[in-house]
Amino acid sequence: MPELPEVETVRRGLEPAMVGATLTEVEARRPDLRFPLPPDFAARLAGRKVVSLGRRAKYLLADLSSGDVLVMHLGMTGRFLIAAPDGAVAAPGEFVHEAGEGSAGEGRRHDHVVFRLSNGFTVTYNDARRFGFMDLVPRAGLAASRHFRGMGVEPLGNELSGPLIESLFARKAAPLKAALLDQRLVAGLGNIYVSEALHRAALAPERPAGTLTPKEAAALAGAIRDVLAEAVEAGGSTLRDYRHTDGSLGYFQHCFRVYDREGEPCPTPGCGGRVERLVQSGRSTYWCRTCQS
DNA sequence: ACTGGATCCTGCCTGC
DNA sequence: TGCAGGCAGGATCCAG
Repeated sequence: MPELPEVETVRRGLEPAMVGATLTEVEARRPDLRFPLPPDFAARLAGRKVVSLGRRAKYLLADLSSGDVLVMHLGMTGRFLIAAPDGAVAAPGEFVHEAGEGSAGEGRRHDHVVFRLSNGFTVTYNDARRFGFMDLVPRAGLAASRHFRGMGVEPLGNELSGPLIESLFARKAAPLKAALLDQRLVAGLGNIYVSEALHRAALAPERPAGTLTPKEAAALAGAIRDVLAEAVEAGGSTLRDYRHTDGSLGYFQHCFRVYDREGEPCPTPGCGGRVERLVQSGRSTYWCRTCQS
């Protein structure tokens, strides 16, 4: 599942193929993603240059020469496949075997949007569950747009701190798990990294968010920052040249300490507990009751 | 105002 | 072997 680190890895992977290039042709094969593509989507993109490729929380932002920003969200299963001018294919941040699947842009199952670029690259958006979406927003209106209005703090930015967590969570009865998933407070964490951050901070997922002490809030801010930064680094280390498409690591699962590890020993040195699974708001949380409180 | 639950979608896994 | 059913999850909408 693409959360912030995965999106950042995808951004870095797409950068060399897209930034500075002009979109010569855009094909919207399925306009019915999570939200319908805007009218004239392809026409508003064609002929435009990609000036830069940024990220906010789990959103990718392609700044275009037209003044529009192409806003992209990967949802659950969204991924990009890059076909280099020489025909090699790769997915940034997630390496998949392409044998028998055809090359990018030639009608693979669930290929929904195809970008052809002036540098010879083809970038294809593929999304089995269609939870992802794309939108076009004038740059001047980006912050006020429906995607970003009310969005919380960027967890890898400088603002995230113990005192900020304290004030955001003050008087909240909701469990920490729910508060951390709320994109209006901190934007970019998903189900996986919430479990990971709470474990690192030694905080129980059911603790009411408003009960954090200053020390605990500082530990949580540090844990969030650390777990995301480490995952971004792990993702970066998996980015390779487009010609190398073997290796199927998936999304850095090797670095999860508790997520999807029910029944395994708690990885905290000297703890001796076991990882348990708990369902909160219909979502799995993984934690250790021995060292998290 | 806040909170939790249902919803969208499809692939994968489990159990009969 | 095949099929039904459950599960996964981000954002949004809805109900209590």
